[in-house]
Amino acid sequence: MNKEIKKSDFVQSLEKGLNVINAFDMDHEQMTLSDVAKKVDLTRANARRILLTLQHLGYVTSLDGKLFSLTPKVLSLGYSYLSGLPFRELAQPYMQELAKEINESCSMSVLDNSDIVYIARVHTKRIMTISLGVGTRLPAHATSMGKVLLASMDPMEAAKLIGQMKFEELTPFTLSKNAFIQHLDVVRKQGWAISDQELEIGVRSIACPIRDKKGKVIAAINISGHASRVTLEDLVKKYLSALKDKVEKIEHALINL
Amino acid sequence: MNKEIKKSDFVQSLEKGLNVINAFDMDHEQMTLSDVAKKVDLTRANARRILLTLQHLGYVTSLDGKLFSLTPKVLSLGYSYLSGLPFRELAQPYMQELAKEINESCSMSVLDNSDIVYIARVHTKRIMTISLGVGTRLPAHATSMGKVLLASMDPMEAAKLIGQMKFEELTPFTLSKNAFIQHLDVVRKQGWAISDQELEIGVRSIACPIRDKKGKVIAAINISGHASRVTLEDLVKKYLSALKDKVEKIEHALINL
DNA sequence: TACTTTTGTTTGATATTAGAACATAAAATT
DNA sequence: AATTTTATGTTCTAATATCAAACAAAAGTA
Repeated sequence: MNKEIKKSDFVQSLEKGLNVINAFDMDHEQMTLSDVAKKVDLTRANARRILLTLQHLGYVTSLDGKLFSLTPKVLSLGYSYLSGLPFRELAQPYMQELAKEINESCSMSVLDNSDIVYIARVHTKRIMTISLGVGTRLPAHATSMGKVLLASMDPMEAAKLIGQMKFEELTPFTLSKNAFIQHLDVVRKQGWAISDQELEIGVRSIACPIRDKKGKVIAAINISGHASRVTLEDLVKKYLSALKDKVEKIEHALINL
Repeated sequence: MNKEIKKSDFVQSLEKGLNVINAFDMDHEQMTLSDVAKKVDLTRANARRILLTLQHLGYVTSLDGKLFSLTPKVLSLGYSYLSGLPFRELAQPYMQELAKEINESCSMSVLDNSDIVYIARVHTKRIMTISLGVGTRLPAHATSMGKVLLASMDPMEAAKLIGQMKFEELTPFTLSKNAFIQHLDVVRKQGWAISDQELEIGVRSIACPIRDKKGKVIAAINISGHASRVTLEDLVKKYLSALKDKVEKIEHALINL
């Protein structure tokens, strides 16, 4: 099914370079040339040339010539994309209000193949172990936002995408592919979706789509909280109306844009 | 002054590919192959190969095969960097409190050469002058955060960096290089800095550094507002203490990390 | 210290990629 | 509809990039 690409139309050095950038993460903030070579599966010679190139371009820095790390300049890459989403900035204040009112986290995401990708996030809790920040990817099939985003797609396209998805069973509550497909009809009708510990035990969330002035769904927004504080009933009886209210305000603000 | 790099240690296809990603921005959300070639100064053949490569890797998409645009996957690149800054997520709730309390914007940034780069931002106003989002770069010499960040550097290194900087006169209030250098001593002593319409007429801000447990400055945080609402006196008499209070809390939270 | 292992650098043969020129297709203009 | 203009796709040789392997330099270890 994957579109074939002619070998001569593929720039492998670019792929390798991007892989090197992605190789840096929380647990690999600093790496030597050899670390990178191992992690990205390159020869050391190749890893070296790529790192020197990235360093020369200012995406990577090295204090001592041994340990390399990314510079803030890599943000310019990711944020080339975000700057194309003006509604994101616009929605942020409303998301803050919402998070504050209900004292739970509020997030916005878009779909990228079988994952949702966070494009904005507001959390109120200080405890917050580690970061589901902007750019984080989660499997669409187990999240409330994934459900509303898939439900809003052209049914044919959605079916195709779902066909390729893996439906990993992340918790005992994660839906099977068949259950998911059936459930999607409900989501389409009601206009919102819930994930009840389908992604992770202890996490519940409810999501709505956000539409542009033409009615096209451009993102999803959700409220999520810990099951110990948030019952299923809370989600539907208390949070849904708050969420809908903010969505309405965001969509209204979107008209004058 | 620029470090020389041997030609054989530079991967030009990687540079070109990164330039292509950066070519997409708010005013160029969608581009044809030829648009890209023109903007990045590539041959069409080359632009084509790079776009097909990026598409194959999922960083770029094209609905019709003509117009290309970035996908959320490019966020993974920037996210590689942000995930290496755990203090960022940790500080966000405090920044939200601060922005809420004083009803003005609050931002966090780090230095990248002669620019500051936003790594977190909270704004309360809905009116939105539009997006100084994460990843935005501003010239360090005209910003309060740039001042505290430069003031916290090793003086030799700072001097070297300042020597290379251009000190563009963005408003009549922008400091000259000499005035800036002198002013930096004051900033070093007092531990905070102001920018009074030095970046843009009508914008005032005050900034403090944030230090890790070893006392090393890892970022700057500021409050900024419009001159019509925020006087210079407000900044020092009202906002400085609020800012310091949050910085203290953030630094305290940083200890248990 | 000397020995071993790991890491970084260089080199020359092979494979990939770029650019120029040309071919085709689509859009715009008449 | 025909013509012109512009954009896109293809091909082929020159220029680049890769690999493997040898070499050099550090960093560990005994």
